[in-house]
Amino acid sequence: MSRKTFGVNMAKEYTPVDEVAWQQKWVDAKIFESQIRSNRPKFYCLEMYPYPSGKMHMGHVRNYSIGDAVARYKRMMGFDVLYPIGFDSFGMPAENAAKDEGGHPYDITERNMASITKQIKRMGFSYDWNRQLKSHDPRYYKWNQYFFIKFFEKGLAYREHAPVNWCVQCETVLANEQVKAGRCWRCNGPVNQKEMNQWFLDINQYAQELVDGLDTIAFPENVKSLQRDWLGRSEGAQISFKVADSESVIEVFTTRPDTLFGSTFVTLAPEHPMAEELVKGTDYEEAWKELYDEVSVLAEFDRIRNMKKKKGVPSGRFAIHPLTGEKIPIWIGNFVIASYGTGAVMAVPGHDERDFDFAKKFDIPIKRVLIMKEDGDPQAPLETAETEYGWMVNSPIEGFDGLYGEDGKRAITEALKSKGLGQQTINWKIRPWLVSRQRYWGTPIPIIHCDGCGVVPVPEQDLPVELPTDVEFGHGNPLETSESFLNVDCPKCSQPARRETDTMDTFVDSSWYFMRYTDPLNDEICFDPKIMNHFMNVDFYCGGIEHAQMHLIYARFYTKALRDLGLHSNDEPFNELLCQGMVNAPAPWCESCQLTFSVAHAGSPCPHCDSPLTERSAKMSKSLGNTVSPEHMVEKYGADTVRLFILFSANPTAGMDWSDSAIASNHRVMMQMATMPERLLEWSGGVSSMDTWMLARLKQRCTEFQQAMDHFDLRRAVEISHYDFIKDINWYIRRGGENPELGTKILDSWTHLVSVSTPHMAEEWWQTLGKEGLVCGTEMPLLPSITDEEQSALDCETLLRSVLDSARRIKDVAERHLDGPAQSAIIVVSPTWKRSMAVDALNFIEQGGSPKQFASHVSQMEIAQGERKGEIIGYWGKKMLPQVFKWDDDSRILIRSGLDEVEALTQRSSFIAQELGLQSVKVVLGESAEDETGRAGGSMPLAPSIVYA
RNA sequence: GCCGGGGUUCCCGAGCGGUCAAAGGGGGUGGACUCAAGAUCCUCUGCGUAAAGCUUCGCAGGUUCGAAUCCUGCCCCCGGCACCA
Repeated sequence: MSRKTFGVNMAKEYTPVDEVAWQQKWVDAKIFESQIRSNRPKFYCLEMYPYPSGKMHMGHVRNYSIGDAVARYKRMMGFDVLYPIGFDSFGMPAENAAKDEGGHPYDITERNMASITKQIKRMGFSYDWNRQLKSHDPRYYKWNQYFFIKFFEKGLAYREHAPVNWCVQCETVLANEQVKAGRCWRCNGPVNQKEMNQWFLDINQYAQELVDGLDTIAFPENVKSLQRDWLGRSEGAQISFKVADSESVIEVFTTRPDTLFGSTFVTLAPEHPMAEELVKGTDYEEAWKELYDEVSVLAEFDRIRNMKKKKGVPSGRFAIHPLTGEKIPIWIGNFVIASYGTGAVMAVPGHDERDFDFAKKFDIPIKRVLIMKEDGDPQAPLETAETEYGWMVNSPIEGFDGLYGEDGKRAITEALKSKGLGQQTINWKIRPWLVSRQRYWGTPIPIIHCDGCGVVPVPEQDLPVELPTDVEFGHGNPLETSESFLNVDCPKCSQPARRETDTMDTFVDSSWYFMRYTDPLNDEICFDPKIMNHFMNVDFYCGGIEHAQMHLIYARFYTKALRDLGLHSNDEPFNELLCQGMVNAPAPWCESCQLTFSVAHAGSPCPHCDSPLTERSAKMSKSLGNTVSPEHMVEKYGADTVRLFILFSANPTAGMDWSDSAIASNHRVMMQMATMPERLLEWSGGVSSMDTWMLARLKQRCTEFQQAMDHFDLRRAVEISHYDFIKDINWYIRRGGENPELGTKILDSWTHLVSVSTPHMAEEWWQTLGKEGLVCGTEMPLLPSITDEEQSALDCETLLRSVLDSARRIKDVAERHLDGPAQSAIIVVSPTWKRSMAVDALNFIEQGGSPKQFASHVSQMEIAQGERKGEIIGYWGKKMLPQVFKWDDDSRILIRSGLDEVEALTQRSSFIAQELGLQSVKVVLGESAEDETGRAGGSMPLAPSIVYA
């Protein structure tokens, strides 16, 4: 009999060309347009909307392939899916292009959007394109301005003259989050400190809620950790040190009030306003000025690096210790950061490393006020700062010695509180969000500066404040060059006034776009709260880890802030976040230098050390030149193949290695898959006993698929739909199944599973099946659960396959012991006493019995009463005991079921003979009259011995 | 230094108390088919043996009848934060 498995002589090439036609049919049928239907659960699937560069890259393709599979799955399961797309279309690249090459950012952006849109559409993602939004559309940014005015009225938005981060190359200020290692996150250029009038959003008002909210949402641990770090909550005390002979008070923040008695000096940041005040006109002024000048010109990054070298100047003044009344010197030190806490610290050299270094250098007394062991010596000198929690000692005031850690902190804080010189407080690392940018291509800040009235918000009815077109791109803020924009009458007093020329950080745009998607065409209001509340929160949000702290904090903040404006009632925007892994590709790599090089070096020796280069996977990037163009891949293999490859080659969150051979092999799978409907529809056999098995398998696979998808385990889902299914069908055919009715049934369900990752091919299938409409617009009918009969069919085949497996494994070895090829085999099923021992043991242990105790049970067994006692007990301990725990649930059920292994295998013996290339296969019960092999000893329930002859 | 995430067989990666010598893929190997190549299908891919046994999931211990999986300590890698008071 010939094997009629699939894959031989493929009748049909899988052609990517048809994909575009199917995409058009989807559009015509409007099946991806979101609806709100009664009695349907909603599902909001979202990807981070892209910046419209001209080209789609693999990162986009991966991101959207993941999101699209989820959206399609949920749609197929009967959800009202909202799956929108748009463009984060404000931002500097377009403005820089305008500056460098001429043209207008608007035209450049629109052109890029058109081109990337085409490429995205070619992938066949199931977006509701009607909802497309773009940040640079006045209909959208009008609402940025609306919110800004509301925030301004509430005091959440404010203007302040403050030192800010200035990027020299981008000619604009940056938020703290946008400064990475002292450099601009976008251009990597140097960042300086500059004093300017700038707009801020007071995100700190929401800091606590932002921390607490993290416990309520399914974000990956690393993202939560990143956000907690960035928010930087730290509990401690604010303590007031009065300045001797002065009315001034220095406020310090500390997390260690328990060390207060060890404070032997106070240190101010050089920029601390009191520093100048204290030294003014004294001998110390010059030294302070020097330190100030040195420190303040440095970018924060360089400054922190220089902090290792402790520098300081005395102020010549003294502070009063709040509890002891002692006079302690006030110093000015380079290691204190003006912007953190209060910009001043109480220095405790005995129990803080920095203070210790400083005190050593300037010969300031070091006091021990904690001991690290309860019985430690309170007089022991301090060789280094002992910074751990300890027991308080040497307190000049009664009632503190002996207190440990938190108790000490509490006691000191209480004491301070009663004197009105301190209180418990929480300090945050996050600082108000600096939102103004001195650039053109962003949302104009809707503010008018009037000489008489001051800062006046643009009245609501005048919104949007649109970007003018009569601007020049050169140096500085282009908006400053538009007279028509600049000159405006004050809305309050009607006198000539001047418009604010700063625009908003583009992260403002991305902070609420997902809300706008729910009601994107509304011009009356930012979104109808009813619709918005229906679709929000986002159920599944997929994007890159690089947005873990900026976008994802700002968006959470905006959601809460807009909620408090009464615009909706959601606390958190995103229920579940998935950060997809990087797309990597091979790049030249030098093992000895540990360096990756551009593909230009492939085949050449290492430019540094001359040793030969090997290859290593590295993130696809322009600079390495190891990018792969999605466009070319789609052209060559079709969108379905690219999607299949991307989903199958790694879990969504794992890094993924691009491989030319792997995508080629996925394409082969697609070609094979393409032939499936014809092949199954060609079946012409009748009903067979294998039909029950196949049907059961179909049900099983559908269930597994759903479980995988529900956990966003897309790799596993694709594996089931595109790999495991073929194996199952091959097995069915191999076992003689060829029932056309069943073939149709399989295809009915299978097409749905296939449509999740390779939707175009699924439509081809659907058509071949002669079905109405489009599979992508059809819900998947759920199959009934597996019946007992079906379960037993599954079990018998499982037994068969496991017997075949072990028979194959042994065969070669056996034949070495025989004189030639094996002619026949005897399958020796385990004797009945083994099965009853197994059943008893399973029952015993499942009722909570310990395996050790079961041994006495074994010795009670009938078979163990005679001379075989030792053998039986030994068998239990050595063989059965470990095996009892190895059987999975299905096997346990099977063992208890009374399945007759002899019968099941006898029925299948001719198939076994055929598979093993034997003339005959006989099945006998071990230790029975038929068993002449004497080889039943090694047998186990479900694992018979096989004796070749 | 602190906070997160990791270290699995030739490679990539799943597993996270017994179904584990450990999924899946890649690579390698042998075979079927073919005039041939490609494609496809099947076998093998820790040592070992007529099924045993042994060794293996970063290292060293521990808990357990049983550990890749749980606990303790250590080493290393990645990401973030960082004289943050």
